[in-house]
Amino acid sequence: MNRDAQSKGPPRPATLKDIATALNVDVSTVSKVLSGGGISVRPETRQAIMDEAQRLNYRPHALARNLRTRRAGALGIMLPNLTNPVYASIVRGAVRRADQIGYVMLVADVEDEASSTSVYLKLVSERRVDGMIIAVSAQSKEIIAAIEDNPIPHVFVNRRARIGRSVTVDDYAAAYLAARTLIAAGHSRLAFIGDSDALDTAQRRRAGFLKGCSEAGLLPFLDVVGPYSRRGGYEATLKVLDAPERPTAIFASNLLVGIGSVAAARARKVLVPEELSIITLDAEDAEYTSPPLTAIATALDEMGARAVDEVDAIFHGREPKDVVIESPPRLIVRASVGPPPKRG
Amino acid sequence: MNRDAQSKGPPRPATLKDIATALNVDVSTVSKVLSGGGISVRPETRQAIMDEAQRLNYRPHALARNLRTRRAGALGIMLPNLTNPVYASIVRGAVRRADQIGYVMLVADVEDEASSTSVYLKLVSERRVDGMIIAVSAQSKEIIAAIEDNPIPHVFVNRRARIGRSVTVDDYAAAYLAARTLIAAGHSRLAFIGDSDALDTAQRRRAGFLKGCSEAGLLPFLDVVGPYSRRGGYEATLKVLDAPERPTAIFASNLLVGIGSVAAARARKVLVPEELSIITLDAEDAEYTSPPLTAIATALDEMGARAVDEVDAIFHGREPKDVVIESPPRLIVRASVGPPPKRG
DNA sequence: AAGCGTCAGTCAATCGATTGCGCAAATCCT
DNA sequence: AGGATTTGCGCAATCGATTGACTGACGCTT
Repeated sequence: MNRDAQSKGPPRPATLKDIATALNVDVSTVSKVLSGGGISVRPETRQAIMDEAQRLNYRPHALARNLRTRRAGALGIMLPNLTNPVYASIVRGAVRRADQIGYVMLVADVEDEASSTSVYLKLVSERRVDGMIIAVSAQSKEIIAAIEDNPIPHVFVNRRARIGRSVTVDDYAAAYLAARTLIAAGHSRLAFIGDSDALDTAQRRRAGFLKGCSEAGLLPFLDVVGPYSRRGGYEATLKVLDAPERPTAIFASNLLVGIGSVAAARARKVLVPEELSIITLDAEDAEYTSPPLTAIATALDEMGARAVDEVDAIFHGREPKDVVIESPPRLIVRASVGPPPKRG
Repeated sequence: MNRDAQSKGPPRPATLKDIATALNVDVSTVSKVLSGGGISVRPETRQAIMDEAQRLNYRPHALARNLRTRRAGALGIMLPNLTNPVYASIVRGAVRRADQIGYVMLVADVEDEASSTSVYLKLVSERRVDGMIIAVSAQSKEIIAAIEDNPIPHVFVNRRARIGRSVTVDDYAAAYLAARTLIAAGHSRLAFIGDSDALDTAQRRRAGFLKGCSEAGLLPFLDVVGPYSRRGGYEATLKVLDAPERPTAIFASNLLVGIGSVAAARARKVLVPEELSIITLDAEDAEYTSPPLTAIATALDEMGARAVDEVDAIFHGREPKDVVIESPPRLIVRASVGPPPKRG
């Protein structure tokens, strides 16, 4: 329908030149008209160009344009595991915002730190992207060196790093709210399930929770480290349940940990919330656990979206800054928090 | 460290020309040496070029190369929702395989059919990708037209479509196995929770389950349609529980549905598996429900990976074909299936 | 010594667009 | 009317690489 009738070969996509020769004008004229660049042309020439472009179904060749303009029109995002719902949400937010503001998004799910480095180099030093969003930890010397050697607009998301800026949610406030919620329900023997302090999110959550506790004069509590995974939460919860003076409430400081936590309670036939209250972070998945988890929701998708905005801003020369997502953590009351059991 | 000492400007990435002028050879020579192309050069010239490339930390500019070679070195994948673990697994498999065989992956999470079309057009007609993996349904005339108008190597994944080839797992066999499992446990009043027949996966699962039932002479059973979501599974399960002659076992023909299903049973205080058995599809998440779900695992990540292989094969001129992942569905026994309750 | 083949590279076109500069014709100003 | 300015558009370089055709020097053959 939109092909030249005479062309025999496979329908080659139209180029500026096709339009130009068809109309006996210069390709530069066509280019200037089509990309809205400041040029004065007679209305009829302009119209003819627009019409022909339409007729040939012209689309600019992104690579050619990008080569010339030194703008890839693409961003990259690196993360450790797409099947982790936390990352899935972040990526989703990022991908959608990228689309909205005219970028395409290159996603790399990287196994380990070594492949992080090679992926970073591949995307950046081959100049496929205008900026990077990094959701893997930047601990290794290698990756830091790679970033410093190949500078490009970049932010860390859900992580703070010694190098470069970051976009995070207010983990401290979220954890603080979790503590307040448990305390308000009457609990005083609390357990915190976190991750290693190598994860800065874990640090901030721990600090926020501690703050909430200490404000209520509840300094001593159980602090268990299970990695942020379902299994980690499961096993950490077993430890909590086996503790002398068993805590009556748990803050599972990550969604997966929360899911592991309920599973462990159930496996031990500990009733939630009758015998044990559990509060966790994040949401959606948490609505369909048994029982549904009371949680502190943070705006993960917004975090992804803001990361894109920040990288774009840096690309356009604005000063990099650390951003903490404004929308405050909010409590979503479901069924996993109740008053502590009578005797203790 | 790897920069020219004399250059004052910002460290501009090295180009072929930099190497060529430094060594007083032609850029074409450098290109041929570096990309291994057939050319004869003296060993010392070759070595000098390699050394200089190393010293300047030369990396080919992907866009320039791609422009010339008419190969984008990128694939695209379109899907409806990254936070759905089924898609997350598929995408993860695809992204990793793409990386292995030298592509980068452009991910688009598309809200609706209209944006599917625009995303497809953006990626394909601007020639950013060599091939597309499509995990959204191709029902709408619009998207079909877009695909036919802008042909490019593509496969549908986890979906069959009237247009183009597909990569799927053996949903029929998986569902059949689910039926056999429930029947082997002693159940005879079975419920199937599926989705609309507009989803071809739902069709095949329904057919496979039916086959398993009818082989055991169990024709009549309950067939409920909840969309493939946690909520869909939850509500469909409530309907099943309210049915006269309540079924003793449910096949939740999608992971999210399974998760919704256990949640609904718990909400109604129906014990799983004592009063109701549940079997579902897919895995990982299912391990930490309460109780853990017995499931039929299908190789979602492998499906994503194979989709990449297929697109790559088509791109290299091999004949497109439909592929069904070979690794057979396997039963993962956990805790949600038991014998039917005594009276009924 | 003329002819031929090989070696080691070079030349130049090309991929598809963008963009600063230049220039003839048209229009404006006084 | 004649110079100044504006209008409308073309020229050519450029982004960074790839690739087929070509060439000058050298060695070998007969």
